Amino acid sequence: MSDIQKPASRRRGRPRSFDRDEALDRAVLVFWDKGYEGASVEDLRQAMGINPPSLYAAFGSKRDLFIAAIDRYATTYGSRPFAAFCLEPEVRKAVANLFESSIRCTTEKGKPRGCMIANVATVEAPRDTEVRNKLTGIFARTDEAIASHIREAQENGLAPGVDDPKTLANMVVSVTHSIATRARGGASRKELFKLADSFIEILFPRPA
Amino acid sequence: MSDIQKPASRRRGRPRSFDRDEALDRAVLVFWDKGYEGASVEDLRQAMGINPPSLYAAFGSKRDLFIAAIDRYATTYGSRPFAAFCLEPEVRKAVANLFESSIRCTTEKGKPRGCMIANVATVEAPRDTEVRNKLTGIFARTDEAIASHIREAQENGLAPGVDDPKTLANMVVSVTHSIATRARGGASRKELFKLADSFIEILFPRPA
DNA sequence: AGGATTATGTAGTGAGCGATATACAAAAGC
DNA sequence: GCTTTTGTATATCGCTCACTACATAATCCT
Repeated sequence: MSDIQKPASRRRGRPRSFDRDEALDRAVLVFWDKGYEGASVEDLRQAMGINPPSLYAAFGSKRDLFIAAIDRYATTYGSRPFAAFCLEPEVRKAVANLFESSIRCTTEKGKPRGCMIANVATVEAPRDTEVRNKLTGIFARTDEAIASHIREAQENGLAPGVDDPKTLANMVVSVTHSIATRARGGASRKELFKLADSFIEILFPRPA
Repeated sequence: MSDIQKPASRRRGRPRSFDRDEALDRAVLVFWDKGYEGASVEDLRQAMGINPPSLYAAFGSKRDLFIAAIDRYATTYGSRPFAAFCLEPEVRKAVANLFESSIRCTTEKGKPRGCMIANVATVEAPRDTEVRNKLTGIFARTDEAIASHIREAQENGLAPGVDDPKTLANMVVSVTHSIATRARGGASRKELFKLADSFIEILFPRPA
């Protein structure tokens, strides 16, 4: 129930004056910056450039808008690091790309720091079943996507000491959680790259 | 300005009817559970068992109370994993203890899930300089404490060939960030132990 | 004892919250 | 052109927010 929309065909009546996804993108930035409770409907409405009735007609409620924003974030900003990962066939390079993209995404100038999912949505998870289920799903899917890509590339060399792609994927995703946490806390890109490099070296040691 | 207190000597006037640290402990649980913005002063005062004027006289404001709660959490729940770490001289076992304690602390029954610092305070960091500075300090001190313990152990020959203690400490703390994030998101203890074990094996491979 | 000082409980304060009622505007169907 | 349908704008709604004024109670100091 995160959207209120008519069937595919042309609707009668006055057409909507704003683009739904564009407004949602603005809402993402507000939630990402201020958190769920910290973002007021007035903040959201102003950023989205619409009035309360339009907001409620299009998204239902503040909470429903938040749920929609989580999905939107997942398919935009959140998917970037995993795209960077999947484009590179060699595992070590792919993971390096994933970390680099994570660092850039969580410390981008003009954008809120950290990750809207790992930092913001996670705080609300214990008190909202739908948020929690959404997070579980997102985490599981990214874990699985990474694991399967690793599985494909296995002949290129797995991490030594790691026999199971799923296990390696879990560790890789874990590093991104720390990147998000540290970035939100104020860590510099330099610190984060150093951390990421350390993990790369541990997970995929260069043949000495 | 996180406390409003008289000098050490006995104070005049009507004595306080509640224990400050005890009330602070109750406030910690509320912030930990609901987040900063999600916790109302009404929630807090009810959990603390006092009335608003007493709360404001003792802690100044909701924000000041939150700052005090961060410190309180750091010296109570937050210090447990690092105590477990420092009590064990052998590095691999010490890190295993740290992870285990982290997992227990972030998934304890009857307590909020996750870590009040890594999950909750971190969300507020970008918008509150004092919170951010406090986090930076806490992260730096725990990193350093772990690094120095590793350094000690290295001299006693209790650590395998790890290059730089500071780097290793950073990675170890990073794993706890992911534990907190996943715990808050709903991960089970079993999943978390599996993750922790994977990292132990990678960071301290058993002599094959 | 009596004044000074500090804490407490009652009962609020204005401001802002999330959400809506209502009236008007703009499109489609007939 | 008229009706129907839907979106927008204004002006709120009742409620909760963080916070406090005030009178009373309990202690210290002289």
